[in-house]
Amino acid sequence: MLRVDAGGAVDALPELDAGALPAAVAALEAAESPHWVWADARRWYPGLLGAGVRIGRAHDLRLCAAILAGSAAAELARRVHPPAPAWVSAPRGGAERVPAAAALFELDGEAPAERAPDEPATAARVFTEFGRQQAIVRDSAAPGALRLLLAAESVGGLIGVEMESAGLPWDPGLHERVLEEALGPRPAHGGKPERMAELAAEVRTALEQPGVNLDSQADLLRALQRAGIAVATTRRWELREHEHPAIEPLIAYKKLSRLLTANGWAWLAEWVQGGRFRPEYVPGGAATGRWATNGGGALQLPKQVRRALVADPGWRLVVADAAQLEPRVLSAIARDPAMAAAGRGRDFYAGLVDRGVVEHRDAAKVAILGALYGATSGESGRLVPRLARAYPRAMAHVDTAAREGERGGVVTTFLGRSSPSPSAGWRALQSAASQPGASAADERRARSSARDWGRFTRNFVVQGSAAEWALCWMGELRKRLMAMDAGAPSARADASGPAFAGVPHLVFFLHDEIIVHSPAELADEVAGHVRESAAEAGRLLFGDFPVEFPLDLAIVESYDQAG
DNA sequence: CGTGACGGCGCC
DNA sequence: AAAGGGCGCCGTCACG
Repeated sequence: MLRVDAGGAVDALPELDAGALPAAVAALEAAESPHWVWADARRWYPGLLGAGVRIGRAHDLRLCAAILAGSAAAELARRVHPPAPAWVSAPRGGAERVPAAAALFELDGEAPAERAPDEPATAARVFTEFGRQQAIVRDSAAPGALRLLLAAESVGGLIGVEMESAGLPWDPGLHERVLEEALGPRPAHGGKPERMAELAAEVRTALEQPGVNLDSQADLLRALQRAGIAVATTRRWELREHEHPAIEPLIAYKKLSRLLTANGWAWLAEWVQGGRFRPEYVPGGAATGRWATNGGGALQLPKQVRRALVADPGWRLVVADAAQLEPRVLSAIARDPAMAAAGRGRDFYAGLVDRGVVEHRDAAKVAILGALYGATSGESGRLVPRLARAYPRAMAHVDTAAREGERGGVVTTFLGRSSPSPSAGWRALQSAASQPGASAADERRARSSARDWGRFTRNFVVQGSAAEWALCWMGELRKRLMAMDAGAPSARADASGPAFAGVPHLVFFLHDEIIVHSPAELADEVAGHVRESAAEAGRLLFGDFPVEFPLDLAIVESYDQAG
């Protein structure tokens, strides 16, 4: 770990054994709130939190290297400031040389096997890489935006570790009640839950095929077709189109099967301990900058089981989501004042109806989603042209991104995260189709894959910029919540660990939604900070452009009471 | 036995 | 003619 003091001087924390580190960090944090620099929050921060030590700011070299390696705004600066050899993996099979962030961090104490004898020590290499990243930002085409992006990404790295450490308060008894109400009593080892077995029997009887295995897609599809149900897949939406006594119990069976396999008793046993659900968050895990998770399916918690997400006694959940975040972000990044005005002081979709762009709120939603995702058919495709007439700048913005993708180019978010280049296979398909004598089938395939990639880049600029807004929102909120720490009351939530006992803290983040676990008497104050942070994030990104980011916010004891 | 592709479906 | 973005995880199935 390095620390940067108020004057910008960088030095290394002396080598300390793991036991002495937290106290040393805590003392420096209290004395001077340094800007820490580390290779990877995941490597250092869990141990600090376990010892009750939180830090304010840390530059995360791993997350920032990934952004800078791809950002179009840093393309020239990257050539001027190439990675030090130790950051670059050996060429493999003629592949291009790529920054090997992971390799550096393995050297950070764990896997010295591949380290050359003359390589500098870890602290010096962290120092070198930090300097390189600063130089790239300074010499980039957008230093201000990139600086903000790297700061936001880094704070995301802190928050991800903090949320895993604190855990999401989860009541296993309530979860079991949900399971028993839906599935029946917990089956003995290996057995099917009662309700599922009953439904399966109904389906087999209705199909007159006693041997069919409903869990086998191939078997089930054949059985449906033999029974005269003309389906090409076993997807729910397609099944729903057909009239047959087997359909209703089959859909019910699939619903229960999903609950059992994804969030059933096995999930509970594996993921909930001591009243906390602790998934591993992966900030920046998606190409667009959205987060991912490893294990537990934390970003796909079905509404059905959200009853089990409950605050500790004496605590509350402050649940907030940004209403219609993506169209608002689009209006801002495209600087479309008319579109921004539709969302000011009101529900964005209602704004579209008021302005006569579409007739109903539902139509507004479908039209907007169509514009963001590149729909061209169906109701959505029919409505998009109306949107284009009302908000030409916004539509031009996403259309330009789509065209860039269709020709194999890269697009970039508001703060400077760039999309990946299409694969070699994609490019080969395009160039094959452009050769004289290419078959009609090749041309069709190439056009189709070009449009696929265009839809990706169209969505990328909006989804990625929205992810940046959300990071800024959370970062600002975290800062405010940490400042509340000083006056923390006596109410504790010890299951959250020593770093979070008694103080409000983030416990969940889902793209445009956050949950803060807070002592009940502080919940109103927390809610104020959540709202002010959203406004602050808007100003930080878009200055005085008149776009608003209203929240749906609720202070509840149980997640299912929100929204 | 493990691995990877696929269908399907949960969330935004 | 068809034309919806991003994920993770489950079970099944083919394969080595």
